[in-house]
Amino acid sequence: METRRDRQRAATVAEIKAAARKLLVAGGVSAVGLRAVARELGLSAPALYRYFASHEDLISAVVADLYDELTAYLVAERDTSGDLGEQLFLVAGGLRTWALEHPAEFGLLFGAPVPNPNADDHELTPGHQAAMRFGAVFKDLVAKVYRQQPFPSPPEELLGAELVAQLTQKSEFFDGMPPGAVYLSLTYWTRLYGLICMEVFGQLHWALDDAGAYFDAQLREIGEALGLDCPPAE
Amino acid sequence: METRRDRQRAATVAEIKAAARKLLVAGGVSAVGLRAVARELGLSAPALYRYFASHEDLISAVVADLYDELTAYLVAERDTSGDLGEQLFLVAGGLRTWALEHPAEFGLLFGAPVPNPNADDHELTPGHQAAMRFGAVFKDLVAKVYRQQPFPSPPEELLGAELVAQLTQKSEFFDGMPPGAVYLSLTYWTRLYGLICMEVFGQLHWALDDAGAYFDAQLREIGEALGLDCPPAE
DNA sequence: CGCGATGGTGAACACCGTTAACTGTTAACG
DNA sequence: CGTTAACAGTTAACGGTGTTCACCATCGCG
Repeated sequence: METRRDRQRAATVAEIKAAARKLLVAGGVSAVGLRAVARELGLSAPALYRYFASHEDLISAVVADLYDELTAYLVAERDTSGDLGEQLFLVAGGLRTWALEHPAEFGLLFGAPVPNPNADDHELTPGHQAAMRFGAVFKDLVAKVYRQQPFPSPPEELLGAELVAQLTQKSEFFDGMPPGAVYLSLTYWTRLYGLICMEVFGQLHWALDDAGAYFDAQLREIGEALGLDCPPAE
Repeated sequence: METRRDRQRAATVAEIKAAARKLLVAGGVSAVGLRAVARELGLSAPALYRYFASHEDLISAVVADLYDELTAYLVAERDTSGDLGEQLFLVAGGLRTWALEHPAEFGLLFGAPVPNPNADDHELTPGHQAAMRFGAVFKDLVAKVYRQQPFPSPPEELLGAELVAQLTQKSEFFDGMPPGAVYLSLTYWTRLYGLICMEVFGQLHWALDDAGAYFDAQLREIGEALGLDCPPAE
């Protein structure tokens, strides 16, 4: 049952995360300190330990929240259109827009993660779960687009036997897509990620003043590879 | 002239940077603390201020060193072959190899850089200069490949008028390449960056166990877009 | 009513980057 | 050769961090 204290507690947790996010957008990741958050809502630093086990847990919680918020934004953006092909472009553009409007948050979500090479440490933190829900938006959409109109299979000699083996192994995870389609789906996500990271992390300023047009061209290229007929520029 | 003190000083600087890097590979970026570095070579923390103006300056110095080391490695790898097309693959594969062998260093160089939107703040820190020298390896090689055998121009309607305008503006910076070729050069670099970042930052583990085959396939695809005849897989 | 869980506090620990004042050593110059 | 100033290093200290501990108030339930 939900006692009154539970509601009060949930409200305080929300306040804490809101303050943390405010500090995040104001001064970047390094500005989200335990004491700073506590100061923001007139509390002492140790008080926060009643709500979060550690500083890392707090950040992990806001990471999860950010993933969910981003996911909701992308879903809303996607449902702007009913055409699945257009939805693929809407989601991609939506991710870029969100990243550019929230660079600090994007850096927190997709920047260099902890240098811990604990590969076998399958941390099921709320952040990871939220990241999975986020990724599912792309995966499901790509799968639906494929079902409606299968992608043109890339030539067999491009992928190679080993890659095909790996892709077929992951086939069931991708709604039973054939390896070529899985490859194209991965290409879509990889190129999208690289483009947005480069732009929001400022590693493209030396080459382009406004990466928007470049982004659109790349997106058209990717859509073409997926067999979508995308409208020409302008 | 080079006095004895200058040599001693240079040696100490090298020791400091070596210790910093040791800590970097051992415990990631956050482990490179001023006090930790000092402790590593039996010094007091304030002593380091005789050699570096601040903690940030120290890190910037090792960043510059890392860029130069990476550049030297790539140049050596590139000169393995005399064929320019092969060199493009060698440099790409070399960057991936270096990133996988030195993930902490790679994260320091290419992880989320400062969220400072100071576009007009052309900081000419040693790190930026070294980054330019690094980028020049790719730029020069791509330009040489283009001179030997021009890239197949992408269709005009793919790029769009605005992007073409932007690319022609940056044409002289790219050895006078036409906008289509500049676009393909950027595509080469963007996709390469995205691929390596995703793999080394562990954002590809959910989809692929060993991203090597996928990387090779992507590289062949890029090379094909550049008009190179690349050998099929296996 | 009473009692225990809950939420909050201040003090303290160990670490961090940085500065200031101080002390030897060492090179350069009259 | 002796003086002097720059250099390299120290300790002490300031403000900052995440975290733990002992303690206290308050609120809700049996």
